[in-house]
Amino acid sequence: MLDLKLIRENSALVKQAIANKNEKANIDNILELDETRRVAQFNFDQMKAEQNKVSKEIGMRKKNKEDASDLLAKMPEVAAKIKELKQTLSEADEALNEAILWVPNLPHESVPVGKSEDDNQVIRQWGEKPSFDFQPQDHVVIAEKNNLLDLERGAKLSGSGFPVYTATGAMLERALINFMLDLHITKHGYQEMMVPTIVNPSAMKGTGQIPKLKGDMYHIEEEDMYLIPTGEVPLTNFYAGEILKNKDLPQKFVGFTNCFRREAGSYGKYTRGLQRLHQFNKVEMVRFVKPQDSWNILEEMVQDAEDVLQALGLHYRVLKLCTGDTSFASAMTYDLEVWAPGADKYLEVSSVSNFVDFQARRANIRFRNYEGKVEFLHTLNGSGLATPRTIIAILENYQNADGTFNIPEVLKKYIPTLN
RNA sequence: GGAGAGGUGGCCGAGCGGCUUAAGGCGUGCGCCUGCUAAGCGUAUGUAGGCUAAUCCCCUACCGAGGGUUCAAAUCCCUCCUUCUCCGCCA
Repeated sequence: MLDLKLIRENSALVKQAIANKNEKANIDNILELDETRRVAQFNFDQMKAEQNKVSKEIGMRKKNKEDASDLLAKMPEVAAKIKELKQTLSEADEALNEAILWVPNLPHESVPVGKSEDDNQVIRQWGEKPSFDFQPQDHVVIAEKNNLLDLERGAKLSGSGFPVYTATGAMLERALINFMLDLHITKHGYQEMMVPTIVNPSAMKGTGQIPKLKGDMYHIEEEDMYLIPTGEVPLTNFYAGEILKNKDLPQKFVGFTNCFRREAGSYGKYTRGLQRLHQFNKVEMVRFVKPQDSWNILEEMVQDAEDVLQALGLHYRVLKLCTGDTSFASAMTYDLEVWAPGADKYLEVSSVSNFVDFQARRANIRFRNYEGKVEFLHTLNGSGLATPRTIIAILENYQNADGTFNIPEVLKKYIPTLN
């Protein structure tokens, strides 16, 4: 969330930023709620100070065996008044806290203003589109010919969007996950984490999925818990509510998790094969850094994700998202899009974001700086990578005329039947 | 799921209705002293909100979370979360 002081003192700027992000948070309402809350706080503090003073006096008199009945007589009224003020205060608090959760992060000033994905900027490309002397097939066809997927039986078990990876398909998926984890651990220095896939509402609030994206997630009613839409949630909330030591920063986590998304309302979008799933696998990178470092780290993380695609030999491009396409909690986001010759388009396989102190404020993650003062830290995350579309790209880029495909060199040692 | 014992400041740990503005210790910062080091002495040392020129003072909240009793709650009562031990169930 945003600093209330910032909203108070720069409301025009905040309003403009919200408009640029295609969001609709009501800043005037928040300013009113803030004012109401501060008045309530003031009234409560005053009355409470009075009560503390008199209560102390009563204690003194009783200790000295003096009569305190005159004070005692008027105190129930004060206590009742305090109860009332406390109620008013907590209502004001609640209203403000609820409202501010709907305010998105401010986009960084360098983020291009734009309405939709059409306004995103291509920053750079790597490699080039492969050429084929035959008509390249789409990944579903290749998967079928090589017994890699069983989408129908997945649908039988769960529904559409829940693929079964079969035989070499399963091994390829596992190989890819292990390869990516190993790369980030050994080459980029991340610490591996294995985290829960089901989290509580407070974690979801911490990273910004709640309240805005509540409907996009699977909810377990019995326990009031959520299936994570991304490893970002448990990894970032790992330090929720804590004050880290200066020497504990920076920290870099990488973790493999299943991800679950309801994808409600995405009917009509391109969903063939592995393109858009309810359950998929992802290796996620999360960083906790000092505020002054986060913009450099963002660039570094994009490179970490790019390394995966480069090692796999897949042509891709890097996009800087415009304000309208930058997610609720992010200040700046780069997307990596890999080329899929069968589908004849670029597919998003990674999203790398700097949240600055937005998530840290929500999740209350702070650190003691070198002066010993407590400060919110900055969080970043990036996919490194999501597997389904990476698999699509591998199959389609490495396909042969006879319908078979080659395994990228770096994955071979992870496939048991090849060793 | 059942029974019992806990959850206090950076850490250990006392307190179990008002003398706690949370004892004491450890750690840490600063100062003094000591011709090094160690020890010693003094002093400071939480987070958040308000007030303010101010990281001074002052006021308020916070002793796992939320309610309640009381003039007054770390302390009493209730609910929940969580840790440990034992039992049950179980991959």
